[in-house]
Amino acid sequence: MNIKQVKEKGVKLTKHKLAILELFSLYKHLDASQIYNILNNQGIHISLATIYRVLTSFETNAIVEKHNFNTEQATYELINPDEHHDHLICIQCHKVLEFLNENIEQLQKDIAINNNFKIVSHSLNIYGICNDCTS
Amino acid sequence: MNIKQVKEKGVKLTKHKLAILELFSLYKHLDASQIYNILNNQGIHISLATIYRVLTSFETNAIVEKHNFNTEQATYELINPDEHHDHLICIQCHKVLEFLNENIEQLQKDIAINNNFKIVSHSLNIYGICNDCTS
DNA sequence: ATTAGTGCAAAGGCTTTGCACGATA
DNA sequence: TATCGTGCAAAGCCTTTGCACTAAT
Repeated sequence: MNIKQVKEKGVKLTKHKLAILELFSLYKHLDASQIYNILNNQGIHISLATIYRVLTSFETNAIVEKHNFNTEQATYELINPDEHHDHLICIQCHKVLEFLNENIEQLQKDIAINNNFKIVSHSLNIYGICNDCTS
Repeated sequence: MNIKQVKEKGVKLTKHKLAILELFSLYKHLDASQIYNILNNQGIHISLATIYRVLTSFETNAIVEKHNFNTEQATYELINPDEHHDHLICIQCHKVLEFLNENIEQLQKDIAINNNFKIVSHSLNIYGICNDCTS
């Protein structure tokens, strides 16, 4: 999801929205307070209220996806319309890795069919210890 | 996880803990306020504070598992040490269906190995519309 | 001028905690 | 009696919202 694609959705882009979009291209996975801290450290004055309003608007317009990893705060990430992925989350350093597995995707579709269930979305999160934290 | 198994973990069982355990065998997936409402409707006076204390203790002792489905409240379910399963969650009636797929389990292990990642736990949630809500 | 965005402070909702009371051993 | 469990109310934390002010068109 780049700026052009966002504009095509008819979403007006303020300076704050642009700044947040830019952050996502750098950091990929962010929560509201991280956005708050990074931007304010850059000298960009923005309130948490505005950040939540932007994130909610982005979520409504399918620009970002909201994740409830096993943390207190919600984590957000840019949606790439051409690609879906799932997550490996390190429970020590909270790093988030991404992976894609077509077999799993297909198996989920089979499971839904077997249960007469219409899939709207799914989330597969694997929690554990990443390579950097193993040593 | 039955009462005997809980006792073997060295967890002392009060009346309230027993009542909550019993609820889980009936309802499988419960949040704190549901437990509160059901028990108090049964004439069992219990406070939300106690419920949260019991649930936290159960979680610490691997008696229940805490799920963050895409709802505001956490959902809890009894752990069955001999069986793991994942969830189909209806976004309309909030019913929770369970499924188990060994292929997916194995694929996750492969993914973890490929990423030098040590799995501690995982959660696979499929959100959508269940059969009852389709009509 | 009209509309949309923003900050601040307050409020909301779930969850946790301090403290005093009650139950249990 | 000493310990543990409990209720109540208050506090905590993330998130949302009301309101007045500012920026943009």
